[in-house]
Formats: sequence, structure tokens, C-alpha cells
Amino acid sequence: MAVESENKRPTQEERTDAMRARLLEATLDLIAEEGWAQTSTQKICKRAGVSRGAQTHHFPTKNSLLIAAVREIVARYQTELDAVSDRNLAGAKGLEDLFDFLWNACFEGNLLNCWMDVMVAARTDAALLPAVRETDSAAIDAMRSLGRRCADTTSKQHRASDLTELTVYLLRGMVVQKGVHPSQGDRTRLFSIWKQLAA
Amino acid sequence: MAVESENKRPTQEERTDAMRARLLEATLDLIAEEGWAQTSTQKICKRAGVSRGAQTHHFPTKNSLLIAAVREIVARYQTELDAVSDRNLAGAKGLEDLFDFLWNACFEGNLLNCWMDVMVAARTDAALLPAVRETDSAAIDAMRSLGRRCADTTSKQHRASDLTELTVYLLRGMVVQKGVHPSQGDRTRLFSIWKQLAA
DNA sequence: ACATACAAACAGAATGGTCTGTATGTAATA
DNA sequence: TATTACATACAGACCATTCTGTTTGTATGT
Repeated sequence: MAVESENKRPTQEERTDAMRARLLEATLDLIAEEGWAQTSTQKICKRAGVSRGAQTHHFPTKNSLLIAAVREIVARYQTELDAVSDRNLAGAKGLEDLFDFLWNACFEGNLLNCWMDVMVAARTDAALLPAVRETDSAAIDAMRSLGRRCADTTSKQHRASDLTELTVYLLRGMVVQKGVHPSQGDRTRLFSIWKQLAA
Repeated sequence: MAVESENKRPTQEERTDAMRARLLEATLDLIAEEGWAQTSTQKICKRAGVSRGAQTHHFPTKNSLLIAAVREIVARYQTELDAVSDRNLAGAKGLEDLFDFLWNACFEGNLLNCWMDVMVAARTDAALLPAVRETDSAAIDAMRSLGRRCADTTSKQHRASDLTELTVYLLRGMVVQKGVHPSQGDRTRLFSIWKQLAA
């Protein structure tokens, strides 16, 4: 019964990590549901069940919280990418499988919705721009390299990575479109045309 | 000297038109420069050199002003499209020329920046969504029909309009990308790859 | 006369940042 | 080991700013 600190009192570091995680989770949910512009620190606190004092303690300014959220979005996306990367290294299936994965990653969750909100906001938010630029570059690089790895011959690697980047832009355009026209039917058809062209 | 109403006093209708035009112009400028989320009615009034009373007289609510701005954006874009339509009807040059026009229309002005801001905002703004949906559908239809008209044989018209829609989404993704990474070099290269594929 | 164009003040809500207060963890010391 | 000193975690009030919408008043066109 004299358990040291296993069940009763989390250490300070654990508390901090948990609190930051709760705040970030609430932030991502809010961006997905109400959009970047409507995401205020007060709403985040309410949703996370956290006092404003706690929030300002861990994230002194709104920007520090939002930038942490930006990095979290890309980190999660990167995790998904890594998964497919491992899968593809096992049984290399070619570019088309990669494109299908990117398609699914775009449209099943809401991470990409968040990311488009963030990118559009970054254009006119000088405090946000550097963080977004940096994380986006890293993400694009990762996807290009994934495309390169899907090419069978070394001579086609360069083209494969270019096609992958084109796919990313195309899908981003479609994600925005989905925000306005949710029905996916026509986009599915168009994307298969694109896959045919790329093959 | 007894000039009726030529130089001295504009008629009421002229005043109204002029005032609405000034407000819309200021609105579009603000969206382009500071983004949709930062565009408030107060800033619009200040920029247009108009009192808040005048603004609320012509646009009783913020939404009525913003929706008018949405329609204005698409109307201007449509004007550009019509120009190229006439040009193409004269000497039909094929899809590639159309794609080049779309590329230029995307990146030389800032209309498309505004439009991406609007589309992203519409996803989470119920009052905005119907107007955006409607105007965007019309624009997509217009561009598809333009693509159809660029096909030489009737059998290829369907495919031409599909390729045009794909191009639109691709370019929209690139416009957002430009907001974060302004340098255009790599995108120019990628777009020429896309044009090759589509040909 | 009557409606319209415009000006300006005002109200109520929301936001982000700061500040004070309190409880708890942590580490040095005696 | 017991006590003391300090840092950290969190709560909630407060404030200045900004925003949208309303209302009242005045001048001008029809």
C-alpha cells in the first residue's frame, strides 16, 4: 500500500506533458470543427477542461500554443507516412499504391483540413509563417523521398518524386474543394484519371 | 454654368453604385493583404474612406458585405475567363494554351489568393457556405466548358473537361503553396510536367 | 413631404494578455 | 530524517482592445 508515486501523485513532468497533450488535442479538434480563425484560447480551455491560468502557464501566448499545434499536425501526418514507408519497403508496390495512400490520408481523417486552414492563415500571419514554412518543407521532402523509393529503376526516381509532389498539390486542392462540396464521387473519378496519366 | 447634374451632383443611384464599389474594392484588397479572418468591417471602412454609418447603410450586416465580396471575386475571375474564351474561339489553340492561361490567372493577380481564403473559411462558416458553393460550382462549370471547347474532336471533349478540372485543383493547391513558399521556380517546372502528361 | 445617403455615438460581447493568490512538487540543508 | 527555501502548476479576476450591430440625428435628392 505504500506505493511510492505510482497511482497517487503524478510527477510534475508527467503533469506538464498531460496538460500540454490535452490542450493540443482540444486545439486540433477545434481547428477541424470551427476552423483556424475561430479557434480562440478561451474556447480551447473550455473544451480541454482547463483553466485559463493553466493554459497561459504552459503556453504564455496564443501564438506559442498555435505553433505547437502546427507542429503536432505535421508530426501526426508524418507518423502515418512512416507507417506506409515501412509497409512499402517490405513489398514495394509502385507509385500507384503510394498515391492511393495519400488519397486516403487526405480524406479519411481531418488532419489535412486542419493543415489547409493553417497554410492559408500562414500567408497573412507573419508570426506563423516561419513555423509553417519549415514544417511544410519537411513534409514535402518526406513525401518526395517516399515517391523516389517507389520507383523501380534508379533512372525513374527523379520523375517519381516530381509526380508525387504534383499529387500532393492536386490532393490539397481537392481537400479544399471537399470543404465546400463534401460529396466525393466526382473527385474519385478524376483522381483515377490522374493515376492513369502518371503511370 | 447651369450644368444640370453633370459635374456637380451625382444622382442617388450613382452614389450608391460608387459607394458599393469602393467598399467592395477595399474588401478585396484587405482579404488579399491581411487574409479573410482579419478582414473586419471597421478596417474596410477605414481603408475605403467611408464612415461606418455609410457601410451599414449599404450592407446592413457583415455577412452581406462579405458575400457581395465573394460574388465580386468570382465575377472578376469570370471576366478574365470570358476574355480567353473569346480569344480561343477565334483561333482555337488547344488545351495547353488554356492551361497556361489558367496558370497566369492564378499567379499574376491576387484574386486566387482571396478565393482560397474564402473557400477555406466557408468550410466552417455556415452563413457563407451556400454562396461559396454556388459561385464555385458555376466557376468550375465555366472552366470545364472552356476545356471542352478546346478539344478538337468531339470524342475528346469529355476528357478535356476532366483534365481542365484536374488542372484547376492542381493550381489551387499550388496557390496555397505559394502563400507559404513564394518562390515559383519549382512549381513552374512541375506544371510543365503536368502539361506534358495531359497532352 | 418623403425616402435615401451618410455621420457618429453607443451597447454588448468576445478576445488576448496580465496579475494575484494558492497549493503542490522538489531539492538543499541541518 | 526533518525542515526550510524555492520553483512549478493551476485557478480566477481584471483590463484594454476590438468587433458587430443598433440607434439617433442631419443633410440631400426626388
